[in-house]
Amino acid sequence: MRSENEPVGQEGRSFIETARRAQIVACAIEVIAEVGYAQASLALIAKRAGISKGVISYHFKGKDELIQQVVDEAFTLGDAFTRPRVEAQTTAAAMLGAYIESTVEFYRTHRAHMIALSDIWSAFRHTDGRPRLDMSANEPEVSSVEEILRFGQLAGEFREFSTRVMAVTVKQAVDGVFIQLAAHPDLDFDAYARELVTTFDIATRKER
Amino acid sequence: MRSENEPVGQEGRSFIETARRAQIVACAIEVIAEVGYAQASLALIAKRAGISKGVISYHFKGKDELIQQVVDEAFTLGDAFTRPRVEAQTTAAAMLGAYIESTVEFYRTHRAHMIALSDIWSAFRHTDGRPRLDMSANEPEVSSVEEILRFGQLAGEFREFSTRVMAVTVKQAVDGVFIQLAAHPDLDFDAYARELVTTFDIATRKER
DNA sequence: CTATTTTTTGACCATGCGGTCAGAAAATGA
DNA sequence: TCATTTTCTGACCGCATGGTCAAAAAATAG
Repeated sequence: MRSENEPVGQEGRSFIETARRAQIVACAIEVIAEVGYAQASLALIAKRAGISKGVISYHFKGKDELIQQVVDEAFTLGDAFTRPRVEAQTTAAAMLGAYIESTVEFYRTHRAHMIALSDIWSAFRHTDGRPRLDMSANEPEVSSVEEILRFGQLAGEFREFSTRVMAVTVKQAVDGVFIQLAAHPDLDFDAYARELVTTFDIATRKER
Repeated sequence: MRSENEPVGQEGRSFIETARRAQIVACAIEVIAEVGYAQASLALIAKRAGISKGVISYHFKGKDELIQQVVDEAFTLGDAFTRPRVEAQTTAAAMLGAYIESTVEFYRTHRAHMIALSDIWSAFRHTDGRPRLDMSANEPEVSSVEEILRFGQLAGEFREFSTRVMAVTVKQAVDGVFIQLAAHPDLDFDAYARELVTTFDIATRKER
């Protein structure tokens, strides 16, 4: 039996183990996105994968580890997508714009991941009821936005404002795409992103 | 047995029934806010109220009706608080500011309600897994913001932008208070609200 | 081919859930 | 006071869940 988070000892994971874990995580994302975390039982995920329920327990310590993998994958993919696009910019305004546009773009191309993530966010709890994912899980992303904002103020590009409040607001604005997405599946992501970029450009810049 | 949503026939609800329903709803809000919707069993809610579990089934058709009552109360209270404050304003800018400030103020004074509501929002599902509260439940509030924005554009106060995107962004910005709230329980709501008011004033106004 | 290890199966378990119900207790009314 | 209705209790039910396990099957190695 494997099922450790880190492959122990010399050997890594077997080929089968790696493939199964990836398959199970992928199926978990699909199922959670479709029926919600609360309804996404191990039995249902196993059925989707065409395997027996016990296989999940064999490859993962428990449901918790599986869900954590789903979360990790979403964050890792998202960061890998947006970070280089932001870092390619030179001005703070361009960085902020790139952050907004690339994040929205990521949401568009990874709907299932993000729907699953947002559902897990509020439903994934410790046994005593405390949330497993709270504000601190969001912190890195908010902080990276805040960094851009501070840089902009220092460089004289941006006016004075609370970088904290503005960072949270930007993050929330980008997340707001979902609200529209649920109601209008054919939402024009590009147009939406452009509106946001313009709005926050105006809201942050110094010029009068 | 009562347990209809509307009191049927001539008679309304008895004194006891009214009091019990209110008590149970209040306890449900507390428990959900503390341990989350998923952990908030009827048994736990009953225990909090100091009554037997069967009493809840006696006064409510089922858990669904109870949760719906919680949701209704939160919306009703919120609307009753913000609406008059917005309608007291004359300019669109003032209305938008009043909306932001009064909503944040409501959140501050009704933390348990709002925490419970946001948790229910994502966990409250039909038996087949479809969300019971989707974007459409938020629509009235977003629409009322959109109305303010359209009025501002018509009156020449506001620049051109998608009223839809801006309305959703404002709503999300206000909701963002929670993210801070979880990490900083001693958050300065007033300062936060003032930052938002300034930001969206700049983001929407026409003057150059 | 045979022996050993890895992987999978499907039945099984304990737990906690929402909901039900017969009967006790309390309130009400004549 | 006594009869009737309302309200409440606590045991109980069926069900779905996450998790376990002995044994079968498949892969791997000698």
